[in-house]
Amino acid sequence: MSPDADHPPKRRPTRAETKARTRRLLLDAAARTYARKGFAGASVEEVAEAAGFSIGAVYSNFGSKERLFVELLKERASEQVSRATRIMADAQAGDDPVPALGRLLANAADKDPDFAPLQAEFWLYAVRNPPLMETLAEELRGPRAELESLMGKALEHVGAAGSVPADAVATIAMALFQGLLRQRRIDPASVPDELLGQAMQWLLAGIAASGTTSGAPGPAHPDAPAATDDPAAADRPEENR
Amino acid sequence: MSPDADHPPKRRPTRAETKARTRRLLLDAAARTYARKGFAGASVEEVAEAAGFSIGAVYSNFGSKERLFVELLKERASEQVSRATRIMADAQAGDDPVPALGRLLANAADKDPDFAPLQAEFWLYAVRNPPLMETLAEELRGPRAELESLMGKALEHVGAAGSVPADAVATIAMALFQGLLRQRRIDPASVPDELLGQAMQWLLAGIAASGTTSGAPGPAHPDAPAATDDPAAADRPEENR
DNA sequence: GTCTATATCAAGATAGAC
DNA sequence: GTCTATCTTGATATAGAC
Repeated sequence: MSPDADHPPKRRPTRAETKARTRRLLLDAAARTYARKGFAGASVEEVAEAAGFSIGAVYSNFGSKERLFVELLKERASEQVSRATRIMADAQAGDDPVPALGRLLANAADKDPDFAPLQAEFWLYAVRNPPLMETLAEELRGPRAELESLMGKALEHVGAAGSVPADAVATIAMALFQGLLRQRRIDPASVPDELLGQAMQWLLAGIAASGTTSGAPGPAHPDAPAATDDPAAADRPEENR
Repeated sequence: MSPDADHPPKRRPTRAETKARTRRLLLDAAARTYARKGFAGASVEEVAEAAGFSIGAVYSNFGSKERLFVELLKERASEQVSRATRIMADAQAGDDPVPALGRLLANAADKDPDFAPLQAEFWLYAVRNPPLMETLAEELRGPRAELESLMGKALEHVGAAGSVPADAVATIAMALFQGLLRQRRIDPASVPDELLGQAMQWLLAGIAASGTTSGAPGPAHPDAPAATDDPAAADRPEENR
């Protein structure tokens, strides 16, 4: 609406700029606070104080406590997953993906202790509010497609492209990541850094072994659903013995 | 207090018996209510009403809201995991573990919709209360040992015993189960019933392929963890920290 | 746009009736 | 041992000052 905002932020802090800054600070504080105490367990006063503001700032920028959480979910849910996918892409690019995936797990678990609880809060909130579950699913669709194509390349790399839909491998990879992250908080010793990368290696090796029997080429299923989600992933591998 | 309670409950509802019955009803109602609305989001009045009692009954049997939740955690955390492990054992016993693991996933996801949210609540509560995290870890140690020996047998079955610690495979299996369970709630189409069983099959096949090269034993991967063929690993949980 | 003060209400917990 | 009534606190949300 106001055409004055076409200058890069240089000297004069625009009204809309300070508001955007306050908004970001509040969202960051909300992420920390909701991760630490939970959505229902944390008060908006705690969030506001964590950001260095008072209650009024929250209600000025967001309408209610729920809206604040939903805005946070929309910003963070996709951001976090895309970050994980990007690191997975780097892991794939290098010769040995194991240490890269290990760093991914270690960073998400130890360096950012609020990540996993916040993800759990998002999931619980979405489960309890069906309309927002759809929103969460949509937010995750983009990063998930990236992960899917990444897994497709990984399948090609082990010579198992087409034998198994990349969709299934992407789901497994994501489930493994989140599950190991949670388990590491309960018992860190049981989830060493390398476990995620090793599991993915074993998984891909197993797919390769199941698809092509003992190195004999010839994928029995040349159908390769590239980007569309294929619910009929019940394509069972040939018996390996 | 009264030593009259050594009779089997036949005709006279003992004072301690009715109290135990109330306790169980309250715990069941607490499980449902906390799963549906969360620990902080649900009031003790809701729990009491869901059980058919009033607030006083809760405070008579449990001291506080927190104690009620902790008692529920101690009862349910181990029960649920042991149930999953038992079904996995059945899956292992049969010729084709894929459909059995599929039923496990489908049952936990669809037939008992409160299971996954309650597990998430347990985890979040434990993460936020370090002393209870130790309790949760201890509760899970028993069922986890069973799962570990089960995975040891699975490794033997594919001829990869000793190449990889069963401990790691158990961790991966559990992470997969919980991760797929969560993902199924967000997008059911992306997690078909057979996915868990297939992932486990691929994983074991990959371990067999990586560990024993065409039947020759010996770990060939330098980045593999210390390959300890310790069959007593199931009986002996690792020392913490 | 942000803060202070406050209205309103719900929830945890307790005391005494039955 | 369980219920009813109540105390007390803390939290959401709002209204007006600066």
